[in-house]
Amino acid sequence: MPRPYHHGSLHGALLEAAERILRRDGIGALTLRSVAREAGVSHASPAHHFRDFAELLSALAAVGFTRLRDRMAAEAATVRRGGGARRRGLGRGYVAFARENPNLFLLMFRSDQLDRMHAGLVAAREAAFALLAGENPDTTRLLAATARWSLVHGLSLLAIDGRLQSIASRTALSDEQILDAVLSADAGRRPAPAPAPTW
Amino acid sequence: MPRPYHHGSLHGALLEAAERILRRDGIGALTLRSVAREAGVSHASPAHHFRDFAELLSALAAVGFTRLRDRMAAEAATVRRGGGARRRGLGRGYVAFARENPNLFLLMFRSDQLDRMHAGLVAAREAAFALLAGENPDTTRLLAATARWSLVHGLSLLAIDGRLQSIASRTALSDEQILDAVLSADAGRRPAPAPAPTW
DNA sequence: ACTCCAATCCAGACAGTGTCAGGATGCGGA
DNA sequence: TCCGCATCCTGACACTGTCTGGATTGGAGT
Repeated sequence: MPRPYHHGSLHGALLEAAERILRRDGIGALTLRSVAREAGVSHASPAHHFRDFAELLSALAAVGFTRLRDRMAAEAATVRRGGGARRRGLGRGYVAFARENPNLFLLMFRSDQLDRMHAGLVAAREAAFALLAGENPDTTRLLAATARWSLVHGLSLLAIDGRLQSIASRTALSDEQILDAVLSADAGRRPAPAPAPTW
Repeated sequence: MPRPYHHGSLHGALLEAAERILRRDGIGALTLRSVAREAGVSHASPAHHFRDFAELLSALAAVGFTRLRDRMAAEAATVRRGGGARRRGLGRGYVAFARENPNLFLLMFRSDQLDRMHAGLVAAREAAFALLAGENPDTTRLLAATARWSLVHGLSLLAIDGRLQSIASRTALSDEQILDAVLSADAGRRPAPAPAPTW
């Protein structure tokens, strides 16, 4: 029984195919035509569901950000006490997501090829950031969340590139221990007091 | 007077041409053929100086890392007192380099398309990192340097993507003030004590 | 129930990419 | 002087993303 001429839900199928390729063959193999092949349609069909290849990638990145948010929330939910422990859990979830989905993570932050104005992408990214900053954050909270995001993001990149392990090999610690040490040091400190406006 | 058949020093000329394109037209315009055109040679000539296009990009990234190191050193040299002020200077230099050379900075950290085993690249990168970690760093110093690198790297990405400004727009601070606040908070704190090995 | 129309999908073509093969050129050592 | 070989060029190949034009079909309106 052959596949019907009209796929029915090609939009989602293309995203799933793209993620499958990303996970199986890496970023280098992720092309518009390979996605179409993986989904079993002609190479021009995606144009009816995504204006650009950049739009397809941006939609995939948006999926990644919602998953990142979920992963952080799940990890934070494992701790009972709030405050520093919860923040450390969020950070651990961030890095865990990056290590579990390295290719997707890299795709999410590759500035070129992505449409940075893509509506779903910016929404999903802000939602993820909001998890670190809390609701209606004031300046101090926003600063602290920014520093935390920067820290875990940089750590994730180091971990993905294997540079964390190369650092660990020079010490008596495993990369996991380094992660915990850095995250604990960050979660335990107080954010910097906001400088007074200059006007 | 036409250009002689043999260029003489095409290796360096290609790197300069690539950086010119990167600065003028962005990462999307940086292709092997465009570099060859910019240098005024045929599209197959670069193959005699760079095995791959990835090798050319890696060599360019290596140049970027030495410049990054120089930029950090220059900024740190402007402060008289050592310790926290110097570390803050290094971080400021890091972010400054990223903002002054956004495309080159993004190229340096684009994991795909780059040959991560490229000898010159890893050497230049480690040299830059060594500036943050100091000479013969012990575990504690290495951890602190890792955290610092992560922080300033994440901050640089936020700054380049304009997300730092979008955060600043929600506060009463300029992005410069946010940068200084985060960097000061980081430079002032003590690194986490290294956990004891588990064996 | 019938008709159409618009959404969906396909086949083909186009310029541009990185890489490889084969021939031209000329510099430097013998 | 002469000749090897690094350097450079032209041409080709299999890809890529995007565009055009035609085939198919589900579903809304009559």
